Amino acid sequence: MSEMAAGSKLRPLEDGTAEAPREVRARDPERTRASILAAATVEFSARGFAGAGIDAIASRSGANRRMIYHYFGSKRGLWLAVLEAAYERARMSEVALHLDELAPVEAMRALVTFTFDSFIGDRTFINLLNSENLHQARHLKESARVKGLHSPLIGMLTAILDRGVAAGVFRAGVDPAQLWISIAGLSYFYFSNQFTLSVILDRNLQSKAELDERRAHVADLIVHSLLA
Amino acid sequence: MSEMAAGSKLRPLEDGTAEAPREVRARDPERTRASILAAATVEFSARGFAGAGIDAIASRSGANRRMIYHYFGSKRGLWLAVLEAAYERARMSEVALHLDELAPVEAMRALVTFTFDSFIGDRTFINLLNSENLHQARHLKESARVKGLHSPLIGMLTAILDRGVAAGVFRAGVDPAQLWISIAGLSYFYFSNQFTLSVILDRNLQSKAELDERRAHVADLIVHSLLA
Amino acid sequence: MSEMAAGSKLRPLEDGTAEAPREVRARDPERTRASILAAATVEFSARGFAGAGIDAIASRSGANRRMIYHYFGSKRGLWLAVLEAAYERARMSEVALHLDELAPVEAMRALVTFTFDSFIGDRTFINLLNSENLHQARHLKESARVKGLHSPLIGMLTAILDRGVAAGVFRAGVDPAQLWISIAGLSYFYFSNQFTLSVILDRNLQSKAELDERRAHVADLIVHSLLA
Amino acid sequence: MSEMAAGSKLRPLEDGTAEAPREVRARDPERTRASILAAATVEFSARGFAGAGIDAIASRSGANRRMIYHYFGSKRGLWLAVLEAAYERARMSEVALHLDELAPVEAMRALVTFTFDSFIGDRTFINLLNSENLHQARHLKESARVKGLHSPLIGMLTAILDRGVAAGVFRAGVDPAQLWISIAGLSYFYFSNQFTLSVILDRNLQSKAELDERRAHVADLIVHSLLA
DNA sequence: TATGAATGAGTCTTCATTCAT
DNA sequence: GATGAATGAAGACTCATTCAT
Repeated sequence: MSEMAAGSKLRPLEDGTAEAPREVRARDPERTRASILAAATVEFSARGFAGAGIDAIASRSGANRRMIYHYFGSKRGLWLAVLEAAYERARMSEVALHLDELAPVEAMRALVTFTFDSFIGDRTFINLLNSENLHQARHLKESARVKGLHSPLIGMLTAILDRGVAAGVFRAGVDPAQLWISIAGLSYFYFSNQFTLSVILDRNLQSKAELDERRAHVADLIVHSLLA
Repeated sequence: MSEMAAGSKLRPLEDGTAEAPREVRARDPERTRASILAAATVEFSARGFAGAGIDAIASRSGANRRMIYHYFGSKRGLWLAVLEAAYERARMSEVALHLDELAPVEAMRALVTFTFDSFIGDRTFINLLNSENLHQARHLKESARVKGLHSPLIGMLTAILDRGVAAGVFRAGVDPAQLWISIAGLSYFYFSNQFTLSVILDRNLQSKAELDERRAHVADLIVHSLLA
Repeated sequence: MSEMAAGSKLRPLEDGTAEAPREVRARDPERTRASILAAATVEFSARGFAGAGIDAIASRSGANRRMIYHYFGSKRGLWLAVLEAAYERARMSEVALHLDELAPVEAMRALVTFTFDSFIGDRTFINLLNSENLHQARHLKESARVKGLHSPLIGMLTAILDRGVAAGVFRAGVDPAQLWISIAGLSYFYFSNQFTLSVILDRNLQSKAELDERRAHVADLIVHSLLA
Repeated sequence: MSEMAAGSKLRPLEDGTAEAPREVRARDPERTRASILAAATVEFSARGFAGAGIDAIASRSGANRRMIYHYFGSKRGLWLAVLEAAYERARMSEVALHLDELAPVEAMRALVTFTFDSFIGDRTFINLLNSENLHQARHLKESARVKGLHSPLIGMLTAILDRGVAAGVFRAGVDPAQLWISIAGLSYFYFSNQFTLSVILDRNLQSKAELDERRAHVADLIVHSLLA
């Protein structure tokens, strides 16, 4: 009730001081767009597509509600833009990974560890993906930017597997795409479902000790599963 | 988990039992409650917590909108009831699994396969869990019925691992709880994210061929990772 | 207070000013806000806070229901705005009273009479105050606009009493604030409770004759009570 | 008025006697009715007619919601019963007042003081009256029990005035009914509006000191106004 | 580019009341 | 006498979106 301010004054009534009478909020399209996108990422991630509100996004971004429609056309358009940006961030961090100089087993371990650690501390991508899958990828399907943009990790996995098989340390016949899904899933599920799992298992899966244990378990599991 | 499809039909109406003619709107609390729960399971699963509407649930269930509040108190109360029921169905199907008579490797393969297959054809549990994790298990935390109700599969895994180690076919030192998370995650992620993955990988992950390939990959991966 | 009757008519269509033809639904925030406030004053006064409905207010004002939330944030925000406006109208009519040139006794009689007459014909202020007191002034307490805004009549009373005591016609030692409460209460109770009193006493307290009798009684009572 | 103590006990669960194991809630029509009435008095007084809810009253009284309709027919019927009971309690405490043996001035002072004190500590009657007046005494008008049941204080006032005039201490020509309204109003307004007045005057009108001051002021005012 | 005003359908929830037992 | 089940209308409030400036 404290913020009631019963219409005492809605409009700030920015009383026209002499110097900058008109430019209350600078006109910077690039920045406006980016701030909306950032705010939308937070809101969509935290509340899902249906749970997030245009108003909340607008006020979080500091921009006018109408600007969202100006730049993104609709709530769904904004959602798609958020999703695409999230994919691009993820892919961008993946391509920065260099494993060529490591031996196959160490390279594999590094890749698994990198994947695991990428989920720590930020549920944004997980939440967006889960929401989009709830909607059966309806939006993503229509994205020219993302369609078929599979992870660079698959290429890396192919190389590592080849080198491992050639060196006689890895068994042959493992499909890199399946393996990628497995590596991702081993970490993804742990983080995606960490809250319900923590209740069910009566453990705090976010603690440092649990994270360390899980990371080691996942890396061990993958490596052992590949040994010749 | 697979046989969830409860409430897919509005008012079963199949009651033509001999005894009672049944008036148009029977006074049958048990049935009313169940039909609401079934309808809510469908709606919540299909649209998430925020996306599902009380009105849609009411009209799908054939019950009055007010009855939802009569029986479940609130949307959140209804959500929790749906979630608890889903857990109970899942656990119930798991305890029906008997692996004692299989050799360790076959038992492990059967358990993995069972888990994988439990997700086929029904996304209900996955969607509910993802939604609940979006809300950080806020509701589940307060459920006396589910708290600490971990999967019976963990106990089975412990037994299988022990037998395998004793028989010299499995390596020692694998934590059953971690292994359970891994087995679940290997399948869960595939199904949970199948729509976005299908777009990204440009494959139809729901096809029979893909399912067969994935099932085999997951079982192989787990078994290989455990071999001594 | 007496001229409150604002908003008794839906949409004051009297604007036939020459300049603008005025579209069907003009975009005129000032006017929209004012029409909502007027409609709310009528509804709140007639039915109390709980009894009044947002829908009724909206349709009486001719504005969209959503506009109420746009301008006033909530039902309580609207209530507070209505209350504040009522206080301001009351205070404004009081300050227009000039008693300096009258002898103490006549001035006192005029002040009492003015107070009494201010309640005739419009229960708005009484009903709002009673409702707000039912809620223990919960809203008013947080009004910066009204807090401590006591009646200008108290100042006038102080002056009249002083003059009267100096002239030897009034006894000393009468507290102006207490006296103000008394003068207000003598009239307020009569009007506030006129319906139940009319039933109990089996008289029509709204009739001209009764009003005249009461006005005289109150003025006499106050004046006699102050005589030296 | 002060000893109303309506609804002081919620749900009298004291029955744990051995004999009647089945009759969880004993069938005691008298008691059920009384507990509903008490609960309704509290709720109606605290929230007004529109603000009070049948459910809240039912659960406060410990009785079934349906019982309210059984005993009182409707919400309005219940309201009227509450109102009538309040009037009867008030009148009953008034008739207990004996002033015949006091000198006119002391008797008058006692009557005023009694009236003032009757409002301390319990707003029930005030709130009910204000609500009923908001509805223009719509219910009371149809009460055979209350119609024309004016206060016994009026008769007492007549006697005191007569004795005072005869003794030469009171002026003649004061109408007892008007005087009664004045005496009531002087106290009623102070208590009825104590919350808004406290805000406006920036004083705590409920404090002991303020009450004492007001009581004295009111008694003085009445007595002075009557002196010959 | 940017913004507040405006909207109608929608949200969850509670209302007073009646029915069947 | 007493109770839980059931109801349709209404409650306050929010939704994504478009209009006018």
